[in-house]
Amino acid sequence: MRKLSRNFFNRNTVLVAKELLGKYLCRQADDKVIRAKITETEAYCGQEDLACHASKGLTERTKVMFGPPGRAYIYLIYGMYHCLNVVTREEGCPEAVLIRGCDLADGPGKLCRELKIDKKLNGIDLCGSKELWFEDRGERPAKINKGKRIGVDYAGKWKDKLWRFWVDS
DNA sequence: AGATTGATAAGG
DNA sequence: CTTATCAATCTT
Repeated sequence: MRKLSRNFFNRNTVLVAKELLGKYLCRQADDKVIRAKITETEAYCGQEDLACHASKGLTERTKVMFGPPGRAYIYLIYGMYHCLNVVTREEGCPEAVLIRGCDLADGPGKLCRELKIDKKLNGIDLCGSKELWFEDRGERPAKINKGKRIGVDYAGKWKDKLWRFWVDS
């Protein structure tokens, strides 16, 4: 069992998205620790990627993505669901991996509800927090599937990028 | 297929 | 200030 450190996230975003599969997302809340195995991720790569929120530039909402790697980018979507992302690459390079699903819940909204994740955790350091972190428990997925990202039809030529990854359940 | 829901970014 | 849009989900 090994906690994922900052240098794990300070790398190519698509690579990090793939390697996060099979890792565990750990959440401490209400004196209990929840461990969820990650089964689905998506990569969002910088200002050029029109599907990435950071394509609009540095704003109040996206500034976490411009910060150092290993931090949590959490936001509210459709007024009711939270989505959890991990910032990758060095400071100033706005890229992130969306955690889309785990063994306890499928879908980013349900995942955050299950793990009690909301905007209060936006921007926290996942490498130094006792509330939310990642663990490598030595498990490696046998097979990684890849496909187009979901819900990004507005993103022009970027919508067909094969930047969604998942493992069979 | 339709309803839900509120933060966010952009425009006046 | 107003308005359109949205990395989703549940119900029909």
